[in-house]
Amino acid sequence: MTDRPDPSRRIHGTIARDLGIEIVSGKRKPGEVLGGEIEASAALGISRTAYREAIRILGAKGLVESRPKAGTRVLPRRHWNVLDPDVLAWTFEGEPEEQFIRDLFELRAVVEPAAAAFAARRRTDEDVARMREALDGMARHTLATAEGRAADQQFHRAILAAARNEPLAALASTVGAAVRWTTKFKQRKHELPRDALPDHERVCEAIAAGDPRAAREAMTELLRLALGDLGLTLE
Amino acid sequence: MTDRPDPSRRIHGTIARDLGIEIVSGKRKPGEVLGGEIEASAALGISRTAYREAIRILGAKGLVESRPKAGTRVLPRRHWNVLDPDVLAWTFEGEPEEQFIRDLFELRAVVEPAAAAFAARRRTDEDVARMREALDGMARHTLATAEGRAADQQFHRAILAAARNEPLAALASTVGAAVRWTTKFKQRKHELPRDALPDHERVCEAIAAGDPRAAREAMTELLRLALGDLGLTLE
DNA sequence: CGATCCTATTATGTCTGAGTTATTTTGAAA
DNA sequence: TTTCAAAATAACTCAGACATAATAGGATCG
Repeated sequence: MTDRPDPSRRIHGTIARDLGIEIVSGKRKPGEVLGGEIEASAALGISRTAYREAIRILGAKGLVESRPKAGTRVLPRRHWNVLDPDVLAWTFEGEPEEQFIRDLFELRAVVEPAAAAFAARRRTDEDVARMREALDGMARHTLATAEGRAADQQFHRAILAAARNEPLAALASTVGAAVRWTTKFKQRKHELPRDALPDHERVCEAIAAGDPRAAREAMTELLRLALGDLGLTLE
Repeated sequence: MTDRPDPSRRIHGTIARDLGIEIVSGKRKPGEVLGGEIEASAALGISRTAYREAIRILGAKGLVESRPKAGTRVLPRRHWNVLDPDVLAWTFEGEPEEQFIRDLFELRAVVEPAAAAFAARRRTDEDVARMREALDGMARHTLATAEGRAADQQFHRAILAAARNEPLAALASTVGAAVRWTTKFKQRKHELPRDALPDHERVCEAIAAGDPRAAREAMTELLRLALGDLGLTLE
């Protein structure tokens, strides 16, 4: 088991994360200036070098902009790369706006069914085999166990791979991660979890059968039911 | 007219852009090491500081990863934020893979009709007014003129605003920009441009009427026709 | 002979302090 | 009041040193 050391553990990475969280959480509002490098770095007890590199990271994600004399300002939300994996993760470190979470679920409901439809057109036998393998894993364990949820993710990844669309897969993967972070805390523990396997099997069979329309609808229904398990609904 | 000075004109920004283009264009392949900071910065005739900040920017976009002793490596495509506006722009600085362009058009065909459907549910009178204003602009000038194309963009922006979904709008806006970059070079100049206004009006009316299904279908058709004008088709 | 641990190596990481450059602001002139 | 030039200021760049961490190599032990 190779433990992968996260390079973001360096000083510049941690500062970028801290400041990023302060920005996306609204603690530092758009237009606000992040006091000069010398003061800010001194206040954090770090060097200007490390502080500047942190600012570069935030700038690369559209959160801030620096210019001589004017200073470093938080940019308006319109410029933020809200779908950047880090920005999304930082957003969920705090308490995201209810509206934002709904937006993400909605986006997921747009993207994943489309991916399922593409997968139905392009899947190979290996794709279907991988999907069935994941379904086996979900059947052996359940969504109540970590292994079962891992199998669920594997199922979705297999679909995205079969869709043969890199940007679409990247997007769906990022949005999926964000959605999982929210659901992790909102699970209804008092109710016994509904058996999600039949929904997944319908998606799998539609893709295996090469029926895009059925795959799209089955995935839409799967997401709707999963959302219902959380006591939520769209519209 | 305030000319907005682009902060990316600093050294770290230009180096990040140059290296970024080399990476996304395939000139520097995943796994490859970007020679040590001292040599690399010396070769570029800049300081280590500026070079390191460029690397931080690339790292924030998932293109590279640095670790002590191991050096800075180009990450596999799977880690790239391909939908990051800068990464996308850098991709189109070179000659993007045909497949990648098709993927983007496909993604657009997924996202924009969905946005139109949401807009049909949520539009206010002001939203509709803005859309009609944009259509007027398209009618006065045509898509052959810069003003006409600006009006076209305004129309799409109005729809995204009416959809009331920030991440969806950000995504569609980014993808739309990328799609425009490609079409800018592929215009069929020898043929007289088809009048795109009726397609747009159908979308506008469906949204104004609050008919999500019709709005989705009208937008799908609009994109299909626009694609046809380029001599392209999906599937 | 193989596995484990230690050590030397090396590239990134961090720090300091100086000087440069680009904006903004100020104020003077028209 | 407008225009333009100069001063002020913050980010930007540079140079050189030291710290840290991951890797590679070798020594030790089973």
